[in-house]
Amino acid sequence: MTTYYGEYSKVLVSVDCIIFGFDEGELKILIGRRNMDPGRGLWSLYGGFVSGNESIDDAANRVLNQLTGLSNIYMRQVGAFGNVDRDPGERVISIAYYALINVKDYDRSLQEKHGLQWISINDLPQMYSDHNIMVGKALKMMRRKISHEPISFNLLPELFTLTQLQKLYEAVCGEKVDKRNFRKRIKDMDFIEKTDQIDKSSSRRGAYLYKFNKRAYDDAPNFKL
Amino acid sequence: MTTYYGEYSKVLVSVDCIIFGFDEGELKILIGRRNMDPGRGLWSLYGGFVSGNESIDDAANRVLNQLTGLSNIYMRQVGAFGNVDRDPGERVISIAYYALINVKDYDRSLQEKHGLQWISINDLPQMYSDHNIMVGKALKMMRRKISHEPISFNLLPELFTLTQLQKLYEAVCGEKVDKRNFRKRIKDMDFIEKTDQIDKSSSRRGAYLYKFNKRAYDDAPNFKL
DNA sequence: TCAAAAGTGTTAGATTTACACCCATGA
DNA sequence: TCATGGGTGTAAATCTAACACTTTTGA
Repeated sequence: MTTYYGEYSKVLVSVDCIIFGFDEGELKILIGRRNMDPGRGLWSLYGGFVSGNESIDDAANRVLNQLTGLSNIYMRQVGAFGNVDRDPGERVISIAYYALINVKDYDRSLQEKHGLQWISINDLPQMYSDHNIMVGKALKMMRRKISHEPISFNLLPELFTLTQLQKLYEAVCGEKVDKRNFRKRIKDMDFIEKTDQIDKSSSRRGAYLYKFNKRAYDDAPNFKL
Repeated sequence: MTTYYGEYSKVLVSVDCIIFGFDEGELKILIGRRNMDPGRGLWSLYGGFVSGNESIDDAANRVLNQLTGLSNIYMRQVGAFGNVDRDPGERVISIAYYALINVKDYDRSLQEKHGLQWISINDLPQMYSDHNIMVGKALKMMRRKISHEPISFNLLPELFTLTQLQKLYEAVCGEKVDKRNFRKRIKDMDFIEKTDQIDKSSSRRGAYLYKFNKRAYDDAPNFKL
């Protein structure tokens, strides 16, 4: 192999995943206890090293798939974290990604296998290395994005009630929303379609189920919640 | 040295800088012809490799300093670019940064030394590798940020007229702004202070010069342009 | 005296917010 | 029959957008 760039130093590159889920009215992330040295036993994001023949996005997808069994997970890059001493073991530059999954789709056996837990973002422990900073940045980016792009649907089942959707926004943004105003805005979004199905699981009366119509969104892709 | 992480593959990591400047009423970036193989002679961002004992932010600062002679340049990370074949020479993961500088502060001799040119963002050539994508993302991020945070001042001299500031916003966001509405909004921002100095260089009548008061901003750090 | 940029307020329309009651149902 | 969550409209306040003329001064 021709080396064009002489002897510049090479470093380990990893990806770390902030996996968001919406459960019990709270926004949570999936974290576990680190099972290698250094830092064994500390709370940590789940991650993995980028191998020589995969892109960083591929690496993130691979890690997410290992962890959840799911493919085509909605995922966005948070950024690169590269302080020299960020990892006490060895120099590692890490690229953080956040992902949104529907908790109900998530395979419980994999959760146990990896020893992971859903922890509310309001109740996060101190984590390994700079992982708290990664989560902070991911959350900030996701909050901004969820108000302008239809990504909330990745956190919900395919069919959802307006109350569920509202609770989700409240959990993500950390503030209550007026029910009537919220529904008014949803009505203006033609890409959130009312179905004729009714969910009776959370009230006696039952609530209409809605779904996201991607095609309709692509035609008129603008909103502000 | 203890190796904790076994034999995962290591890769070259570089930083690439998108240096924005405001000149002749246009938003421009500083690019040059690549002076190494592969891709010699192609238009390219200026970059450099991250060395073993510096953080990625330090690397970006070093590269920016080499290029401009300036320190403490306003700079933000755009993100990591890590397709396997993004660099035809060898696997390189690159972290893009954008920076804002005042063109007038910029040392012309360094510009010539590095063979760089200011090119309007409306008139960008095809560039090496994924550099056009980096610029696109940087621009998008910077546009969003400039409407909510006082970063425009990094592109202007310490003292500036409201017309200059307005032209800057127009150049960055790519759309005209109503002069009276613009000035009304500026008046509401207590951290943009009118001085008693007058600039006569661009009109017979002269225009008041303003300056950014960081301290006042930190007290009341909110606006939306 | 005139060209060229600086500076200045008002009003209509649109958007946002606050707010309270009836409905349907199963237990 | 009642407790629970589902569903609905209006009015005041705020914000946004459109718009045109006077001022100053050097050439």
